[in-house]
Amino acid sequence: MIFSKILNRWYSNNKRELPWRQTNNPYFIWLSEIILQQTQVSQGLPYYMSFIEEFPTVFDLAKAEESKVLKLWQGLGYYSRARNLHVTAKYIVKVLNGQFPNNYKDLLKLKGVGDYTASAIASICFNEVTAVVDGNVYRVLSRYFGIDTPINSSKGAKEFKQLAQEIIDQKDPATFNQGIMEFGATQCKPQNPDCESCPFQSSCVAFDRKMIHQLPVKNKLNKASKKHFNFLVILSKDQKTILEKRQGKGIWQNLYQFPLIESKKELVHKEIIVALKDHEFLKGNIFEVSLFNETAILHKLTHQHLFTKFWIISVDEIKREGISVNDIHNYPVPILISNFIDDFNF
DNA sequence: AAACCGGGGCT
DNA sequence: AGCCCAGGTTT
Repeated sequence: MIFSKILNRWYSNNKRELPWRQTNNPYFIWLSEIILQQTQVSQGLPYYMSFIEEFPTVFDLAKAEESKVLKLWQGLGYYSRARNLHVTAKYIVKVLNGQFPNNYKDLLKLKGVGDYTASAIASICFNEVTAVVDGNVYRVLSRYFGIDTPINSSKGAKEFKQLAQEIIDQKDPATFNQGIMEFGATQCKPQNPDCESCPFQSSCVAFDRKMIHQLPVKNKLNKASKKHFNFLVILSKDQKTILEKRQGKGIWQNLYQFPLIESKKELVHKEIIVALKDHEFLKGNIFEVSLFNETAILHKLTHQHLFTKFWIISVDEIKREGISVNDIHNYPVPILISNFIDDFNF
Protein backbone atom coordinates (compact mmCIF):
# COMPACT_ATOMS: atom_id res chain seq x y z
CA MET A 1 0.00 0.00 0.00
CA ILE A 2 1.22 3.50 -0.73
CA PHE A 3 2.64 5.72 1.99
CA SER A 4 -0.03 8.42 1.91
CA LYS A 5 -2.84 5.89 2.13
CA ILE A 6 -1.47 4.35 5.33
CA LEU A 7 -0.73 7.80 6.70
CA ASN A 8 -4.24 9.07 6.04
CA ARG A 9 -5.77 6.17 7.90
CA TRP A 10 -3.38 6.58 10.82
CA TYR A 11 -4.12 10.30 11.01
CA SER A 12 -7.87 9.96 11.02
CA ASN A 13 -7.58 7.49 13.90
CA ASN A 14 -4.93 9.31 15.93
CA LYS A 15 -5.09 13.05 15.34
CA ARG A 16 -5.39 15.35 18.33
CA GLU A 17 -8.22 17.86 18.37
CA LEU A 18 -6.48 21.21 18.37
CA PRO A 19 -8.07 24.66 17.99
CA TRP A 20 -6.27 25.49 14.76
CA ARG A 21 -7.54 22.27 13.22
CA GLN A 22 -11.12 23.58 13.31
CA THR A 23 -10.48 26.19 10.63
CA ASN A 24 -8.96 26.95 7.25
CA ASN A 25 -8.77 30.67 7.91
CA PRO A 26 -5.24 31.66 6.87
CA TYR A 27 -4.92 34.17 9.73
CA PHE A 28 -5.39 31.47 12.34
CA ILE A 29 -3.26 28.93 10.48
CA TRP A 30 -0.46 31.48 10.02
CA LEU A 31 -0.61 32.47 13.69
CA SER A 32 -0.51 28.85 14.85
CA GLU A 33 2.38 27.98 12.53
CA ILE A 34 4.51 30.90 13.71
CA ILE A 35 3.83 30.02 17.34
CA LEU A 36 4.63 26.36 16.73
CA GLN A 37 8.00 26.97 15.04
CA GLN A 38 10.61 25.32 17.27
CA THR A 39 7.90 24.89 19.85
CA GLN A 40 5.88 21.93 21.07
CA VAL A 41 2.10 21.99 21.04
CA SER A 42 1.84 21.86 24.83
CA GLN A 43 4.00 24.95 25.14
CA GLY A 44 2.42 26.94 22.30
CA LEU A 45 -1.26 26.17 22.88
CA PRO A 46 -1.93 28.66 25.72
CA TYR A 47 -0.19 31.39 23.73
CA TYR A 48 -2.36 30.64 20.70
CA MET A 49 -5.49 30.95 22.84
CA SER A 50 -4.33 34.30 24.26
CA PHE A 51 -3.49 35.66 20.83
CA ILE A 52 -6.80 34.80 19.16
CA GLU A 53 -8.67 36.25 22.10
CA GLU A 54 -6.66 39.47 22.15
CA PHE A 55 -6.34 39.70 18.36
CA PRO A 56 -9.34 37.96 16.73
CA THR A 57 -8.40 39.31 13.29
CA VAL A 58 -5.28 40.42 11.46
CA PHE A 59 -6.62 43.98 11.75
CA ASP A 60 -6.56 43.80 15.55
CA LEU A 61 -3.00 42.50 15.50
CA ALA A 62 -1.90 45.21 13.08
CA LYS A 63 -3.38 47.94 15.26
CA ALA A 64 -1.55 46.84 18.43
CA GLU A 65 1.64 48.30 19.86
CA GLU A 66 4.68 46.07 19.39
CA SER A 67 5.29 46.02 23.14
CA LYS A 68 1.82 44.58 23.64
CA VAL A 69 2.52 41.81 21.14
CA LEU A 70 5.84 41.07 22.86
CA LYS A 71 4.14 41.08 26.26
CA LEU A 72 1.71 38.42 25.05
CA TRP A 73 4.63 36.48 23.58
CA GLN A 74 6.64 36.73 26.82
CA GLY A 75 8.13 33.39 27.85
CA LEU A 76 7.76 31.72 24.46
CA GLY A 77 11.22 32.67 23.22
CA TYR A 78 12.64 33.42 19.77
CA TYR A 79 11.14 36.89 19.98
CA SER A 80 11.91 37.73 16.36
CA ARG A 81 8.87 35.57 15.61
CA ALA A 82 6.65 38.03 17.49
CA ARG A 83 8.28 41.08 15.93
CA ASN A 84 7.95 39.61 12.43
CA LEU A 85 4.39 38.53 13.15
CA HIS A 86 3.51 42.12 13.92
CA VAL A 87 5.37 43.52 10.91
CA THR A 88 3.59 41.07 8.63
CA ALA A 89 0.17 41.82 10.11
CA LYS A 90 0.65 45.51 9.36
CA TYR A 91 1.88 44.66 5.86
CA ILE A 92 -1.17 42.51 5.13
CA VAL A 93 -3.55 45.21 6.33
CA LYS A 94 -1.89 48.21 4.77
CA VAL A 95 -0.45 46.85 1.53
CA LEU A 96 -2.67 43.84 0.82
CA ASN A 97 -5.90 45.39 2.13
CA GLY A 98 -6.24 42.62 4.67
CA GLN A 99 -6.17 39.93 1.99
CA PHE A 100 -3.88 37.02 2.84
CA PRO A 101 -1.57 35.71 0.08
CA ASN A 102 -3.15 32.51 -1.23
CA ASN A 103 -0.20 30.59 -2.67
CA TYR A 104 3.24 29.31 -1.68
CA LYS A 105 5.22 31.79 -3.76
CA ASP A 106 3.50 34.88 -2.36
CA LEU A 107 3.38 33.55 1.19
CA LEU A 108 7.16 33.13 1.05
CA LYS A 109 7.52 36.89 0.66
CA LEU A 110 6.09 37.52 4.12
CA LYS A 111 8.57 38.31 6.86
CA GLY A 112 8.96 35.39 9.24
CA VAL A 113 7.54 32.96 6.69
CA GLY A 114 10.04 30.51 5.21
CA ASP A 115 9.72 27.31 3.23
CA TYR A 116 8.05 25.35 6.01
CA THR A 117 5.44 27.93 6.98
CA ALA A 118 4.62 28.89 3.40
CA SER A 119 4.08 25.21 2.56
CA ALA A 120 1.93 24.67 5.64
CA ILE A 121 -0.38 27.62 4.96
CA ALA A 122 -0.56 26.98 1.20
CA SER A 123 -1.51 23.34 1.67
CA ILE A 124 -3.82 23.66 4.69
CA CYS A 125 -5.68 26.77 3.56
CA PHE A 126 -5.49 26.58 -0.23
CA ASN A 127 -4.91 22.92 -1.02
CA GLU A 128 -1.67 23.65 -2.84
CA VAL A 129 0.58 20.60 -3.29
CA THR A 130 3.65 21.79 -1.39
CA ALA A 131 5.28 19.44 1.10
CA VAL A 132 6.20 20.64 4.58
CA VAL A 133 9.54 19.56 6.03
CA ASP A 134 9.86 20.21 9.73
CA GLY A 135 11.73 18.31 12.42
CA ASN A 136 9.05 15.64 12.46
CA VAL A 137 9.14 15.09 8.71
CA TYR A 138 12.94 14.82 8.75
CA ARG A 139 12.71 12.13 11.38
CA VAL A 140 9.91 10.13 9.76
CA LEU A 141 11.45 10.16 6.29
CA SER A 142 15.01 9.48 7.43
CA ARG A 143 13.80 6.43 9.33
CA TYR A 144 11.26 5.11 6.87
CA PHE A 145 13.60 5.42 3.87
CA GLY A 146 16.82 4.82 5.85
CA ILE A 147 18.47 8.10 4.81
CA ASP A 148 21.52 9.20 6.80
CA THR A 149 22.14 12.61 5.22
CA PRO A 150 22.49 15.09 8.10
CA ILE A 151 19.19 16.90 8.42
CA ASN A 152 20.82 20.15 9.48
CA SER A 153 22.84 20.48 6.29
CA SER A 154 21.84 22.26 3.10
CA LYS A 155 22.19 18.96 1.24
CA GLY A 156 19.79 17.34 3.67
CA ALA A 157 17.30 20.17 3.38
CA LYS A 158 17.16 19.79 -0.41
CA GLU A 159 17.09 16.01 -0.35
CA PHE A 160 14.27 15.67 2.18
CA LYS A 161 12.21 18.46 0.63
CA GLN A 162 12.39 16.73 -2.73
CA LEU A 163 11.52 13.36 -1.25
CA ALA A 164 8.55 14.77 0.65
CA GLN A 165 7.38 16.47 -2.52
CA GLU A 166 7.51 13.11 -4.34
CA ILE A 167 5.39 11.17 -1.87
CA ILE A 168 2.87 13.86 -0.91
CA ASP A 169 -0.78 13.04 -1.58
CA GLN A 170 -1.63 15.01 -4.73
CA LYS A 171 -5.33 14.98 -3.96
CA ASP A 172 -5.18 15.94 -0.30
CA PRO A 173 -1.89 17.68 0.53
CA ALA A 174 -3.40 19.32 3.61
CA THR A 175 -4.15 16.04 5.35
CA PHE A 176 -0.85 14.53 4.25
CA ASN A 177 1.21 17.40 5.63
CA GLN A 178 -0.58 17.54 8.94
CA GLY A 179 -0.65 13.77 9.15
CA ILE A 180 3.06 13.23 8.68
CA MET A 181 3.90 15.90 11.26
CA GLU A 182 1.42 14.50 13.75
CA PHE A 183 2.78 11.02 13.16
CA GLY A 184 6.29 12.24 13.88
CA ALA A 185 5.19 14.15 16.97
CA THR A 186 3.22 11.40 18.68
CA GLN A 187 4.30 8.02 17.27
CA CYS A 188 7.63 8.21 15.42
CA LYS A 189 9.03 10.23 18.33
CA PRO A 190 12.72 11.14 18.82
CA GLN A 191 13.01 8.91 21.88
CA ASN A 192 11.12 5.69 22.40
CA PRO A 193 9.15 5.67 19.15
CA ASP A 194 6.20 3.30 19.25
CA CYS A 195 7.33 0.87 16.56
CA GLU A 196 5.28 -2.03 17.91
CA SER A 197 1.97 -0.47 16.96
CA CYS A 198 3.30 1.33 13.86
CA PRO A 199 1.38 0.82 10.61
CA PHE A 200 4.61 1.40 8.65
CA GLN A 201 6.63 -1.23 10.51
CA SER A 202 6.77 -3.79 7.70
CA SER A 203 8.16 -1.32 5.19
CA CYS A 204 10.30 0.89 7.45
CA VAL A 205 13.98 0.62 6.50
CA ALA A 206 15.28 1.80 9.87
CA PHE A 207 13.11 -0.69 11.75
CA ASP A 208 14.23 -3.51 9.49
CA ARG A 209 17.92 -2.64 10.01
CA LYS A 210 17.47 -1.80 13.72
CA MET A 211 18.61 1.74 12.99
CA ILE A 212 15.71 3.62 14.58
CA HIS A 213 17.88 5.12 17.29
CA GLN A 214 20.63 6.17 14.87
CA LEU A 215 18.28 8.17 12.65
CA PRO A 216 17.93 10.97 11.83
CA VAL A 217 21.60 11.99 11.61
CA LYS A 218 22.39 15.48 12.76
CA ASN A 219 25.66 17.40 12.63
CA LYS A 220 27.00 18.46 16.00
CA LEU A 221 26.18 21.99 17.04
CA ASN A 222 28.63 24.35 18.66
CA LYS A 223 28.81 24.39 22.42
CA ALA A 224 27.07 27.14 24.29
CA SER A 225 29.23 30.05 25.38
CA LYS A 226 29.24 31.17 29.00
CA LYS A 227 28.49 34.73 30.08
CA HIS A 228 27.93 36.50 33.38
CA PHE A 229 24.97 38.86 33.64
CA ASN A 230 24.77 41.33 36.51
CA PHE A 231 21.39 43.04 36.64
CA LEU A 232 21.18 46.28 38.60
CA VAL A 233 17.84 46.42 40.39
CA ILE A 234 17.70 50.05 41.40
CA LEU A 235 15.16 50.99 44.04
CA SER A 236 14.44 54.52 45.20
CA LYS A 237 12.65 55.62 48.34
CA ASP A 238 9.65 56.68 46.29
CA GLN A 239 9.29 53.16 44.88
CA LYS A 240 10.79 53.65 41.48
CA THR A 241 13.17 51.54 39.46
CA ILE A 242 14.81 51.55 36.05
CA LEU A 243 14.04 49.34 33.08
CA GLU A 244 15.86 49.67 29.79
CA LYS A 245 14.75 48.53 26.35
CA ARG A 246 17.25 46.15 24.74
CA GLN A 247 18.42 47.60 21.46
CA GLY A 248 20.63 46.25 18.73
CA LYS A 249 21.09 42.80 17.37
CA GLY A 250 21.47 40.29 20.16
CA ILE A 251 19.05 38.29 22.26
CA TRP A 252 15.77 39.67 23.60
CA GLN A 253 15.64 42.54 21.12
CA ASN A 254 13.01 45.16 22.13
CA LEU A 255 12.33 43.47 25.45
CA TYR A 256 13.02 45.27 28.73
CA GLN A 257 15.54 44.53 31.45
CA PHE A 258 17.21 46.07 34.47
CA PRO A 259 20.44 47.90 33.62
CA LEU A 260 23.00 45.22 32.84
CA ILE A 261 26.69 44.78 33.45
CA GLU A 262 27.96 41.91 31.33
CA SER A 263 31.28 40.25 32.10
CA LYS A 264 33.32 37.21 31.12
CA LYS A 265 34.03 36.28 34.73
CA GLU A 266 31.88 36.26 37.81
CA LEU A 267 31.81 39.62 39.59
CA VAL A 268 31.85 39.99 43.36
CA HIS A 269 30.50 42.79 45.54
CA LYS A 270 33.66 44.88 45.46
CA GLU A 271 33.88 44.80 41.68
CA ILE A 272 30.25 45.81 41.30
CA ILE A 273 30.81 48.83 43.55
CA VAL A 274 33.69 49.93 41.36
CA ALA A 275 31.65 49.49 38.19
CA LEU A 276 28.75 51.44 39.68
CA LYS A 277 30.85 54.51 40.41
CA ASP A 278 31.09 55.09 36.68
CA HIS A 279 27.44 54.48 35.97
CA GLU A 280 25.76 57.64 34.77
CA PHE A 281 22.62 57.39 36.89
CA LEU A 282 24.56 56.68 40.11
CA LYS A 283 27.49 59.02 39.67
CA GLY A 284 27.80 61.21 42.72
CA ASN A 285 24.84 59.45 44.34
CA ILE A 286 24.83 57.66 47.66
CA PHE A 287 23.73 54.06 47.35
CA GLU A 288 23.81 50.69 49.07
CA VAL A 289 24.28 47.40 47.29
CA SER A 290 23.17 43.94 48.34
CA LEU A 291 23.15 40.71 46.39
CA PHE A 292 19.75 39.04 45.89
CA ASN A 293 21.06 35.58 44.94
CA GLU A 294 24.36 34.44 46.46
CA THR A 295 24.84 31.71 43.85
CA ALA A 296 24.38 32.78 40.26
CA ILE A 297 21.19 31.68 38.52
CA LEU A 298 21.96 29.65 35.41
CA HIS A 299 19.71 30.50 32.49
CA LYS A 300 20.27 28.19 29.55
CA LEU A 301 19.67 29.29 26.01
CA THR A 302 20.53 27.19 23.01
CA HIS A 303 23.83 28.98 22.34
CA GLN A 304 24.51 30.72 25.64
CA HIS A 305 24.67 29.84 29.31
CA LEU A 306 23.93 32.94 31.35
CA PHE A 307 25.17 33.05 34.95
CA THR A 308 23.00 35.72 36.47
CA LYS A 309 23.18 37.84 39.61
CA PHE A 310 20.62 40.41 40.69
CA TRP A 311 22.13 43.29 42.64
CA ILE A 312 19.70 45.32 44.74
CA ILE A 313 20.76 48.95 44.79
CA SER A 314 19.02 51.34 47.18
CA VAL A 315 19.18 55.06 46.40
CA ASP A 316 17.40 58.14 47.69
CA GLU A 317 16.08 59.20 44.34
CA ILE A 318 16.34 58.26 40.70
CA LYS A 319 17.52 61.20 38.70
CA ARG A 320 17.08 59.63 35.33
CA GLU A 321 13.69 58.65 34.04
CA GLY A 322 12.43 55.79 36.21
CA ILE A 323 9.25 53.78 36.32
CA SER A 324 7.01 53.02 39.26
CA VAL A 325 7.60 49.50 40.56
CA ASN A 326 3.84 48.96 40.30
CA ASP A 327 4.08 49.29 36.51
CA ILE A 328 6.83 46.73 36.14
CA HIS A 329 4.41 43.98 35.21
CA ASN A 330 3.29 45.83 32.09
CA TYR A 331 6.62 45.58 30.29
CA PRO A 332 7.64 42.63 28.12
CA VAL A 333 10.68 41.04 29.75
CA PRO A 334 12.70 37.84 29.25
CA ILE A 335 11.49 34.96 31.39
CA LEU A 336 14.71 35.23 33.39
CA ILE A 337 13.68 38.73 34.51
CA SER A 338 10.05 37.73 34.92
CA ASN A 339 11.01 34.94 37.32
CA PHE A 340 13.08 37.36 39.36
CA ILE A 341 10.23 39.86 39.53
CA ASP A 342 8.00 37.10 40.89
CA ASP A 343 10.60 35.92 43.43
CA PHE A 344 11.42 39.42 44.61
CA ASN A 345 7.75 40.13 45.23
CA PHE A 346 7.50 43.52 43.62
C1' DA B 1 27.45 27.45 4.68
C1' DA B 2 27.46 28.84 9.28
C1' DA B 3 25.98 31.67 13.07
C1' DC B 4 22.33 33.46 15.64
C1' DC B 5 17.94 33.41 18.07
C1' DG B 6 14.43 31.02 23.90
C1' DG B 7 12.67 28.24 26.70
C1' DG B 8 10.76 23.98 28.40
C1' DG B 9 10.73 19.05 28.75
C1' DC B 10 12.74 14.50 28.65
C1' DT B 11 16.27 11.12 29.53
C1' DA C 1 24.71 17.07 30.70
C1' DG C 2 22.86 16.32 26.38
C1' DC C 3 19.15 16.08 23.22
C1' DC C 4 14.79 17.34 21.31
C1' DC C 5 11.38 20.59 19.54
C1' DA C 6 5.17 22.18 13.99
C1' DG C 7 12.28 27.30 11.44
C1' DG C 8 13.76 31.78 9.70
C1' DT C 9 17.01 35.53 9.17
C1' DT C 10 21.42 37.41 8.93
C1' DT C 11 26.19 37.34 7.82
